[in-house]
Amino acid sequence: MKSEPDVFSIDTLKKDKTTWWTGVRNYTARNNMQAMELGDMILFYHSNAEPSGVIGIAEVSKLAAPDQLQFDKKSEYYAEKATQEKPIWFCTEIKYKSKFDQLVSLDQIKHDPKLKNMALLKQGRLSVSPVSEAEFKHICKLGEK
DNA sequence: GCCAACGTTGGC
DNA sequence: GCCAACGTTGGC
Repeated sequence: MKSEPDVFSIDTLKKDKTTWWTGVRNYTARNNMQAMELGDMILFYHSNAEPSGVIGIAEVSKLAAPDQLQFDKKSEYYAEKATQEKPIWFCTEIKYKSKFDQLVSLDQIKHDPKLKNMALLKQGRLSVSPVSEAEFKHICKLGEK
C-alpha cells in the first residue's frame, strides 16, 4: 500500500496504531483491498518521497467496508452516485506492525532479480497492489539489518 | 462501443 | 515542474 509520507507516513500509522485506508478512488486498487483477508501482511510504501520505497509493515485488521468519505459532501472523496445501500468505494482497516531498519528503495526493487515481477513495477501508479509471499519475505530481509 | 479529451499518479 | 502511463468521462 502506498502513501505519500507528507500526507500520511508510517510514523503517523505507528502513532495512530490503526487507520481506515480511505480515499482510494481507483477500481483496481479497491478490488485489491476487497480481496484482502484478516491478518494479511502489508508492505507500507512511501511514494513521492526521497527516496521512495518500502518503509515498513502493516497488517489487515478489518475487512473491507464502505469508505465513509464517499457519503461526505464536504470531503474531496465524496462520490455523488454512492448510496448507503449501494456504496461504490471500500477500504480495509490496517494496523501498524513495524518500521524497517532501512528503507528498501524503488531503485533496489527494480534491480533485484527476485523482485522484478512485482506488481508494483508492472503498474507503477496503482496505489494498492498484490505482493507474493516470496517477494514479501525478501523485502523484509532487505529492510531488516 | 469507440475514442478524444481530460485528469491523476508518481518517478525523475 | 515535466511527462509517461495510465484511468475516466462523455459525445456521438
